[in-house]
Amino acid sequence: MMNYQNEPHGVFFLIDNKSFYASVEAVARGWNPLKISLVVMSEASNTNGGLVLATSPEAKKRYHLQANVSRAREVPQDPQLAVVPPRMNLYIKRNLQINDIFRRFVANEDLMPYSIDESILDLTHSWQLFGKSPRDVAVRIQKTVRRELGLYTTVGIGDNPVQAKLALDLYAKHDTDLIGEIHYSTVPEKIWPVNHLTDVWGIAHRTADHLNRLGIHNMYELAHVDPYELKGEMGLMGQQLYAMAWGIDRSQLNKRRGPKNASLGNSQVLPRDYVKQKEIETVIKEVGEQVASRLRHHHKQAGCVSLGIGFSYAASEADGRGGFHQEMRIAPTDQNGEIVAALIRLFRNNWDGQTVRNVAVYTSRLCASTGLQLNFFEPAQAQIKRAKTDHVVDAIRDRFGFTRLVYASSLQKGGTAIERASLVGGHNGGNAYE
DNA sequence: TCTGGGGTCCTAGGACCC
DNA sequence: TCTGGGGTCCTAGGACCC
Repeated sequence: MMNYQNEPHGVFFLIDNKSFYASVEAVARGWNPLKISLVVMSEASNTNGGLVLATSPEAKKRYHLQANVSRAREVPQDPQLAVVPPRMNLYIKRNLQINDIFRRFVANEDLMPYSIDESILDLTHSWQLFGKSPRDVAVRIQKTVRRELGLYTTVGIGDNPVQAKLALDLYAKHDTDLIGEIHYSTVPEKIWPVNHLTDVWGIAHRTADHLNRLGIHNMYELAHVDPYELKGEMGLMGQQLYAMAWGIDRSQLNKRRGPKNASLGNSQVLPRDYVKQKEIETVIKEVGEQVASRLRHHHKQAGCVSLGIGFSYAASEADGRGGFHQEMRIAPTDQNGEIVAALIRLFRNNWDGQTVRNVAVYTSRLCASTGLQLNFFEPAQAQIKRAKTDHVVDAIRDRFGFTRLVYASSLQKGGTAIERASLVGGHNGGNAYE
């Protein structure tokens, strides 16, 4: 038996929103998010007829639409099924409101937004203020969000973050109260019976295959391998997987601030195959300029630029690879010209005439640029306040990648910027103020 | 799954330095 | 110039998440 005595014991919640985009759209129309059949479908020109971004629980049940990301062609034509366009800006606004509610229950430093619809709350020091048990507090948070925003939230509770995450994914989503709990004392009954390794956070197809090859097919078997052998076979990943099978998580959330290697970039699937060098370079330039302007907006400079080029299917087959991805160190900069020059160099050094369908530009090794520049024409307080507000939105958008703040424009043939200017994360931004 | 988009983290080999 | 060893930096590539 594992001795958990020296493991960190706390009260952690992982809270997410049930079918977030679909629920926000349902509420905006005055419908109950759990009862209405609704899908949110992006119809950006490169989605090949439409991409389903979110499906309400009822629609999943009635039309057997399981995967969240599916294609328009899989969506039945039925007047009972509402099909609505996305409004990314509205979802960002709701996310901020939900986190504001969470801050009534935890100090700011004990709240960690994890994605557009998930947050981690460390209630170790505050839960007793709000209920007789952590579960009580979870119910109270759920009721508050439901009452004020109309949205249903799902809560995973654990003694540490990974237990909370597994409780959310494995149990809360299927529980009538939308609450799941895992504790050190319940690891054998809650984690080990998991038979599909890919149900577990952090294990996808490749890792599951790898584990299968080692004779590990479920969480019980993972928990009972020799951890040293697993480490030898899979390195750090093996250690982490073994720890997870025992519900162990030594990450100190409040002690780590920000990611180790921040990066920022944009990518897009082109609406058609691009053949001409000039046209491809026009897109690279546009995307590069978007990324550069985002850097400036965030007061960051990049010390590394990377270019990813995906070939068309035909070109991939002929070439034997799907494309290429190259990066390059540069002197830290946020200037269009320097970033685009590096990208074009990467492109010309690696491109050999292949037809292109996908362009990705990323920057990394980000470092702080200048501080806030105050102008002379406005009261300083107002400027600082605005900068702070921007910063909050930035932090959210940065973290979740829903930024498309500066709208490059181009009349060059092949350009996609104009068409994409109003998109957020490649999808319709809509209006935040419904 | 004939192309969504934005991220983070880990590994491994080569170059280079002392 | 037929195996030194330890360390850092750089880049490519893989894997996974929401």
